[in-house]
Amino acid sequence: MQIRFYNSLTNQVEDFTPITPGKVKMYSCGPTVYDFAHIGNFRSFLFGDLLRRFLELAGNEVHHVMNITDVGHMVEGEQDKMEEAAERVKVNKKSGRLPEGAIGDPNDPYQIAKYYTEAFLEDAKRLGYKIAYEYPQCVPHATDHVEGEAGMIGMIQKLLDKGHAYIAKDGVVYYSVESFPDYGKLSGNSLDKIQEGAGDRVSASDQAHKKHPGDFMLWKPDQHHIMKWDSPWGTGYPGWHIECSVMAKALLGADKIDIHTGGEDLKFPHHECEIAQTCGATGADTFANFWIHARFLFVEGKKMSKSDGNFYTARDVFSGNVQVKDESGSIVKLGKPVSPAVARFELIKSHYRNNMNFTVKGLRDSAATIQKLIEFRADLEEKTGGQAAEVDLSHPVLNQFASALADDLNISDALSVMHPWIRGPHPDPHESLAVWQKMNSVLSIAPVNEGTADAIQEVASEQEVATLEQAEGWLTEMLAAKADKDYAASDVLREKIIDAGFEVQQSKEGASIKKKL
RNA sequence: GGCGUCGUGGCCAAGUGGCUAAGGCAGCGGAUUGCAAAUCCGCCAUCGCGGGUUCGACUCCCGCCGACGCCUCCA
Repeated sequence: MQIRFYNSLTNQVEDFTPITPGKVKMYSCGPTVYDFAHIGNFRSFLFGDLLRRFLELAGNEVHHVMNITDVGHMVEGEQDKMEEAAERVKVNKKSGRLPEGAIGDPNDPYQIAKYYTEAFLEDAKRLGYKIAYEYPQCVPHATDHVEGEAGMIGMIQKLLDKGHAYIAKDGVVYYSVESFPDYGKLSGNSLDKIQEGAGDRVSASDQAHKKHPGDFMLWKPDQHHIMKWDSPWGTGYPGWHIECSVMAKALLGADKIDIHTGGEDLKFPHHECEIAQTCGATGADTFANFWIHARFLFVEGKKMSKSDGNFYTARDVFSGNVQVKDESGSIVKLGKPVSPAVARFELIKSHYRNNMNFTVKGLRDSAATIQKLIEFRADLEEKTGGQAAEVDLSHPVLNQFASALADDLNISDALSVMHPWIRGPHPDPHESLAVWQKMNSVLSIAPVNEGTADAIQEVASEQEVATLEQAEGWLTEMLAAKADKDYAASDVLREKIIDAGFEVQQSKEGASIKKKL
């Protein structure tokens, strides 16, 4: 099975072959931990997860690394992100939006970062993001990689030694883009085409001391910054791009890696700068062979933004705090909790190179699909006692499924193999269970995280258990009423069960209730 | 202005130079049901617009229209 991916470096679909056969080294740009991660972040992260899980299904050993950005890099207005976060945290604590005692001292950036890192990992685990289970060994913190020869300071020194960086009059260490002929190769922005300040985000004072407007900061001496480290260029903090170059090299143990992923917005400048830094420092001709970018997520057809009221964190979705305008234009809240499996499926079910549209309707569709899959799986489990046969990719259905994914991660095509197969027939449930487990090792939706050592269990709360018991009681009463042909009473009871969030399923084999997702 | 991605049924979304244009959701018809739900069976598109290449294009080329992203905080 030839694997092919769209490579942003060449803007075409190319055959993928790992540098070392059977072993894939991949790096994903991870979250900043000054706030809860939103579903757009997770769309990008879960794309990386899908990629990784597919490569594993295809027989590769995947070494996946993703960073946690916890350095409070500068933002406009001379305020750093940790300072900004500190103020937000204080407000949220006051208003009760953050749990009591969540962050003891909001003025301590390490406490803020720790809190949001834990929140991120928790969300990521619930969404079946495999790498979250590999914390901390594959999920490094930027703040742990500032110092030392193998750290950011070491790489900056190397760049200075090799003439790729210079110290400007204001003491800031800049990367000289003119020293790196390939700068612009990834984004297609050649130096003469980069319109200075076209994005309107560059302040004149920052530009004053650069040799070229495209030069970017590697180290900024600044005593006032909250997070600061001593360096040969003064106490201060590192530039944004350097952390990924350093951590990829340090944790993956190679100058050249197979795959680097991130959101499409990171292509320029972030990834362009990473390439310049890594290749400049190591002398290697490439950093990653494949650069793969996920497109943005939209919510109800629009770019997610706080002011449009369509900005959701993962936890907003889990709790059902998601709203939509109905036909008359009034706002309707979804209001009911969304299972992590449903959220995951919603976020992975469309191709990574398309803008995916996150909608309440989509969420409902996904819930129906997950419900079906859970029942399908439960049925196989029951028939087999959980004993799966041995299957590999030569199995025709699995082969089609994997081949679809091998074609630039064509998830839609893979799902179009899955759906009719689920519908049956399944003469050998042991074999079907095995096939499903393989499929689910990639999809990770029923259940979430099948195949990982410590798959997270969605534990039902006491209240949920109580509700279930009550509903089961109603079901018994309902069946009794039906037996007495008291249909009015039976219908009332059925309504009660449905209102409690269950589905009543009746067939020749009997009646049962299922929690409705 | 520069660099890219994209435009397929009510919605989501694959795909191919020519065989019946996947799959899912919704809808419709039927089976089942006390009535429903779930389930099962069946039905449901000529591919943004205009040219060109070709025996033949939705698929290749050109133009146009439209959507979206990036161009130094952003997944």
